[in-house]
Amino acid sequence: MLSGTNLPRVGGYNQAVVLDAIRTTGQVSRVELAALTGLTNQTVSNVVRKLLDAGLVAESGQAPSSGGKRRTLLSMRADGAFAVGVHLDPEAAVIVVVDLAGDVVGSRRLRLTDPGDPDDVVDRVARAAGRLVDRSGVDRSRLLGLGIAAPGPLDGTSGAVVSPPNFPGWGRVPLAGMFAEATGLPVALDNDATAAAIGERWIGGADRAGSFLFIYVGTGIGAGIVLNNTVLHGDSGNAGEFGHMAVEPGDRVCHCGATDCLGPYCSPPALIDDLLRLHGRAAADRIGLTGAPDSVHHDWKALRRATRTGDPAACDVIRRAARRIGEAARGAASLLDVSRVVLGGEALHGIEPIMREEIDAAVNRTSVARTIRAVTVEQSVIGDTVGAVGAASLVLHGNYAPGWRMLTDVSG
Amino acid sequence: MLSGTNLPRVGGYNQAVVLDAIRTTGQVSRVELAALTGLTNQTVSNVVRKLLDAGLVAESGQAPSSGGKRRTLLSMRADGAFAVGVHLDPEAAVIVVVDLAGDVVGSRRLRLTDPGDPDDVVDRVARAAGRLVDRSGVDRSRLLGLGIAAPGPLDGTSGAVVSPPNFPGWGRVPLAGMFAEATGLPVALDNDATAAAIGERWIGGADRAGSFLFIYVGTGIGAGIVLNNTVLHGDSGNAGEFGHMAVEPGDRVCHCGATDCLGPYCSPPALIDDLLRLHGRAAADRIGLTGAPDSVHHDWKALRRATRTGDPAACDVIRRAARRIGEAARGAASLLDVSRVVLGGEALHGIEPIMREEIDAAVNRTSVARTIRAVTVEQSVIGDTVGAVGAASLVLHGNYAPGWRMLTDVSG
DNA sequence: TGACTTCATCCATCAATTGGATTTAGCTGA
DNA sequence: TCAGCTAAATCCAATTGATGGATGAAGTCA
Repeated sequence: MLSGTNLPRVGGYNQAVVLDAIRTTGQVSRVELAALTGLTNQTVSNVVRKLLDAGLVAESGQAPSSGGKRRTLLSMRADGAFAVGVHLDPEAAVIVVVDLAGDVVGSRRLRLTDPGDPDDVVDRVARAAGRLVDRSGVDRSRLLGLGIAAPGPLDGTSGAVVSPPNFPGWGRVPLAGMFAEATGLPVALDNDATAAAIGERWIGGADRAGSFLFIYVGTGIGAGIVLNNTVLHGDSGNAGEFGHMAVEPGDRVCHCGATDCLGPYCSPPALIDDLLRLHGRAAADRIGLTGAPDSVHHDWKALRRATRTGDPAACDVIRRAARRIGEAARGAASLLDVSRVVLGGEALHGIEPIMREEIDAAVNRTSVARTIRAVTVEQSVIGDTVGAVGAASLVLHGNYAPGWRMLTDVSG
Repeated sequence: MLSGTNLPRVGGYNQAVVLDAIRTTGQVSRVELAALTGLTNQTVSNVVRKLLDAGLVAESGQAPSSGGKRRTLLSMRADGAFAVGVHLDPEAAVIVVVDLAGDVVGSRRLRLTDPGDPDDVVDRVARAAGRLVDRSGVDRSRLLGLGIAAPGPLDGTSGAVVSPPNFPGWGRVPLAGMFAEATGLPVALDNDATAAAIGERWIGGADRAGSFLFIYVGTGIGAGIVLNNTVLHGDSGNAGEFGHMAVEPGDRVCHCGATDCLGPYCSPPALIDDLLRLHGRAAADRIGLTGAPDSVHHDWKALRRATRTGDPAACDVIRRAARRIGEAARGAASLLDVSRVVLGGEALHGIEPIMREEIDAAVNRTSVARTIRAVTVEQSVIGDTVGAVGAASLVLHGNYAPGWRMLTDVSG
């Protein structure tokens, strides 16, 4: 059931609205804020004073006069708040410290030699995060919390991941609680694609306002959905699962038994296998693939490198996968009616042009796209660390993003 | 940019929250409302008084005492407000008058002998709607407006439909404005599937609270998306387009050039054609299909009737289509992470069991569905007139549904 | 009949926005 | 150079809406 609201929440909401407007525009005056938010000048003045007192924004200059008193420009104070972000991946954990402006003020990569034991992983990551915070010299009282981006399904209600792919031996692991205990910080948990989408929304300014579909290419493929500046979590916290979108069936079988799920056709092992089957050993040798089961990570990198340099066999394999992703993206974009698709993830390296081309062609084919509004396909404004930065943004977003949530449920 | 809010809107919002709670529960006391909405008893008391004064709710009995004073039960006053709903279809327009409780207090069906001229259609429908309102004896001062459910793409910003399918000669028709002028009422316009979903949300009570995906089977196939009690409109007002979801490709070509769009594989003409191709003339004769291009409506009815009586050829054709719809639904449900799928639309008659079976199997196959939460597949609680009732609900929803919209943008 | 419960409301208070008046600061032209 | 103008930002009183505690209303139970 929907909750009612009260005045303190309204105040918090309007503060968040103003903060959001300052963030997305970069620099604005109070009058402009009033126009943007629909609030009166007086209210904006009050709200801004609170934000100044809280150290979240600063007066950062003056605009040239337009006939009267010059406007004093306001901008985000980068050191107003910080958050730690952790992107957990089977191969390594990427840890970042991000300031309110979205800039990374500290980062490190922690190789997970033995990812089989959740307790050990949490312990090591938590300690590394603590050291990173110290080293970055951030004011601990301004550290809002820690965000985690984890692959695969999670149980949103309890803050647990459930059998994440490529984490052998991990069953149901209450990651959020474990990190909260290990660090003493408030913790937010989301899947990597959703976290990346929030990061994009948080950092991307006006270019990422409104609604978009984020397609995340990492260990697997996933999507993050932002609608009307609000992220979609879904009933169980698993919104954006992209791997079960239907595509042209082939001979790859999903865990779920279907032969038409997107996931199995664009996983790294599948693409390496494709290359061997379609283009033979010679092409694989030329590219530098071993084809051994334990060198998937290496081979996947080599395949992408070869794609970047234009190797025809590599490009062919990537393009086949990109086409299937395009089919899925077409369905998703037309279902959600978004006019923007954003691509990101660390595994996008080398394959962006082909991905972008195929997805662009697919999503712009529908009648709505052609007659009512086109769909733009862009790359992440954050880049490689979008997972970790997104994880940190979970915390910032949770604290300062205006939304429904602020009005109805403070706990969320 | 997001708008701020102010106190009157907060008041309206809390009123809507309380009204929504009364509506979804059917009958509740003030204390229960306080618990449900998180508001204080005092506030609920105040809000309820306003709703009583406005004639939107009524005291409708008393609950047995639980040790103290008996609670006075509140329920929606059905005659508190009314809305007209029009479902525009190439074959006929269905017009209904709906009260605040969602009951149909008047309805009629208007055959569109010559749907080629938008002006004529609007004129005839508007006059018929006026007569229906008079005949239903509703207090005109309590008539909130007129909702239109139209097929196909629309331009949400201007309230126009754009080349709706099967309306020959209709280009870009500003339906909303035309109906507003013809009736003098506030007008809401949405596509049929979205309208049906809102109707379901409005009328379905607790069973349709939260989030769900509505699959609408009418002239074409479409979806309506309700997330956190709020309908998704999308950037251009076309959210829920289901016809371009990717499915197993065959030899049917979509307008967009693809052979893997769902739409062409489950349109009535395609299914009739399927039956002829796969099961031959004999089966068609048995079922009563003519196969002539101008008797699609008749043939489609016959095919569904035959399916209901268990004709194997008919069932086979329907099942093939249902499987493809299931593929698309699986992707949509896992992308949105909804735990409920609702089926409706006037063309569902006769084919519900097969549709439900196939869709249920498909959406419950994914890992999230199996390990975290199952997906229930249900039929519309409204039934055949879900399009028209949904159209009327657009108006009721727009006036009384609590949401984001009430807090940020009064115009929307 | 009296003690206890629960429902519902009254009253003073608090928090937040609003509208109008006022102050601050810069521009412009005689 | 100074008065007149314009625009930005703030001050102040009023209004609206939720809150917490106290009070009244209606029933139950021993």
